[in-house]
Amino acid sequence: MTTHDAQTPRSRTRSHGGSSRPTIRDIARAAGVSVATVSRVTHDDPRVAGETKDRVREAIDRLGYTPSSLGRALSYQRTNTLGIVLPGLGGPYFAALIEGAESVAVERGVAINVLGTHLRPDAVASVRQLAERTDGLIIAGGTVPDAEIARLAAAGRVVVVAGESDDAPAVLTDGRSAAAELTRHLIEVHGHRRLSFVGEPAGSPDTTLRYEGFRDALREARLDEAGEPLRYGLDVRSGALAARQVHESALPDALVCANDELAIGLLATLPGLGHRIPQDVAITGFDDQSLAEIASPRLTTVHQPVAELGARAAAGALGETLDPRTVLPTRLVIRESCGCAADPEAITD
Amino acid sequence: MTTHDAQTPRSRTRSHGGSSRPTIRDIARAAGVSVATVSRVTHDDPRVAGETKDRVREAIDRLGYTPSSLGRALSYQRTNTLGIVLPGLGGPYFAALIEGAESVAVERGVAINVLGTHLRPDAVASVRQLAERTDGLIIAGGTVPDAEIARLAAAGRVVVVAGESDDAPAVLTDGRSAAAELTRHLIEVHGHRRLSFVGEPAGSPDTTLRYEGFRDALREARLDEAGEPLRYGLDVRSGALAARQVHESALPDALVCANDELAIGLLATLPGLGHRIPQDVAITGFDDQSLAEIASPRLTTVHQPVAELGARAAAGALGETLDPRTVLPTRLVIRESCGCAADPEAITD
DNA sequence: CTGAAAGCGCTAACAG
DNA sequence: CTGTTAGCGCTTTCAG
Repeated sequence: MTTHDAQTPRSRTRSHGGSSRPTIRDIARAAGVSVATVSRVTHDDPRVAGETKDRVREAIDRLGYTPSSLGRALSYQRTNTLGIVLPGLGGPYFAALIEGAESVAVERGVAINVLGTHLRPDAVASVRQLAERTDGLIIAGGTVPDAEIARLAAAGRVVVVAGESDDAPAVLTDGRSAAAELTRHLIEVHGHRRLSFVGEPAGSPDTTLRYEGFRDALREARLDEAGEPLRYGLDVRSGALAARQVHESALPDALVCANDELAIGLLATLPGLGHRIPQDVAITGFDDQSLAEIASPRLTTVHQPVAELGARAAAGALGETLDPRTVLPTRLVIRESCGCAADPEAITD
Repeated sequence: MTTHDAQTPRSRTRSHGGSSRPTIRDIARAAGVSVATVSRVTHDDPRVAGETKDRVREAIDRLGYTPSSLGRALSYQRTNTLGIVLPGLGGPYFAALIEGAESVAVERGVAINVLGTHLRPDAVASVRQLAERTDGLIIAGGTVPDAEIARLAAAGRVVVVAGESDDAPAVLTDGRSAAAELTRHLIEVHGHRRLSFVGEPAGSPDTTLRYEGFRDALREARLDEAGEPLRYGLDVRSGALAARQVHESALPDALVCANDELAIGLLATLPGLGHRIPQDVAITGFDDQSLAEIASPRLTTVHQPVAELGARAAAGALGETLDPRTVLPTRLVIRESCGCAADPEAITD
């Protein structure tokens, strides 16, 4: 009954009655203590006495109070939240990345906040917003202009994942070497000579690297690309589209796809168009998602530790010091879509 | 120069020097105006004069100031953020749901905040946290206990998507009828008698409904289920597992799968085990993701307006009034995995 | 062991 | 047209 009816300049009707959540002040009043005491109780501060503590606890339970994380954030200058910026949420790749980050976030008690830019032009604004609401930021390569990354990195903790940056530590894989190794397999083991790349390098650093690796291998073997890359998106549907294009022009010996989903699209569509895989054309993927193993023929691809990428990045974004460039190992996974014989152990019949 | 050096009780070293972001006060000082004026400028308040405005603008640009959304949120009592609670982020279904919600969020200028509960036991705490940081909440059916939904709904705007609730408006499809219709097709058109359901009803309201619809149709036709449901998860990999189980026991006439991914897993694995689809066994999916059309044979399934579900839910969570129960229409999509002949128009050769 | 009060960044009513 | 100031919900120093 200290501060009561005498309406204050901007008397906010709310102190009593609204269905709004109770504040620390409501609890203090109900328990007959000061807000400081309530705050202490919510923090298990040992300095608050048994009887008082019980009274406060009771009031908290009765009114259903939970401290506002907004208020806390403002006071702490820390939000206990990790932000992740991705091009989109579709597909298993990003899901895995998020899960990796989540695993470390959970054990540190921080919430996660994902933003899909979808190549929207106003994405930068959203990213800035996100940056403010988080203690750290994971940014997927290609989603945010370099200048903006520099700006964000200057203001807070940011780490780039699956990409490079001069301004922030990056965690990535060596997609270029991996793609080269994969392509070499196609050339050296299977003797393919006419190879095409499927994927759109522009805008995706990952795809660019893979395309470069592909070309590295061709160059080593003194081979020419069988035409321009087939510029398609990274999803299954695009793969199906690519299949039609391939079908309508000359079929190369092998198609090196920018990721598994694209490869699956080809894999599923080409047979219906009369082309056998791998006899008529070999196909490879990249990432080693679960689809790769399910497909038939099973997909030869490159395994990437995607969840691990996410986890490392999260740790970094949350304060662990990171090398400017952490590169995680990939592994070539040979299955049958390249023309290799089925691993006898795979036929578990 | 009003409030100056006289160190305040708790002189926070920061006002000058830290690499921290500038605050509204820094701008005010730099431009020689009051914070109110700065605030007005950031709001394009017409009341601020040309010359002053320019000075403030200049300071803002020079120091790289952006208003803290945390501070704003606290003052506005509104965060301009929409929360979405899902079981997980994997799979095209949730990606589509999010995109639907995103589309309406974007046009209203609100940020989106996704939380994957992953069936974690402490998920409730995360959800509460999220609730505080958002103006509205979209909750996927089965992710949060009913009691908690009631609690959240009492405190703020929440809408349940792909599920039901007594305490919050729901937007959903009639999965039960759709599943029944699909199953009837299998029975009446193809004459199948021994049908099994693939999916785990427990924990997923969606799956439960589909299973019930499946049984409704069997009952109408006076048929018995060909054994218990095959309890598997909703992803492709689980489908592959289910395929082995089916293979090792007796093959039914048809397998009605809880979603497309599961069906694709079966579809891709069964042929390798020596079973032709649809000759030896018919398979159907649910959702009509892009994979359904790519698969071979193409998947007979039920189309759901997933993005639309997300969009409606978002509108509701953002303040639009919603019926207690909005049910969106589904559509049976007949392709070849059920045994129907290929639509001639599909062979675009 | 507890309370008063300043301050986190911002907005808006009110006064000038 | 501009400044002062209380207040949003919370934490924490400093007194008592």
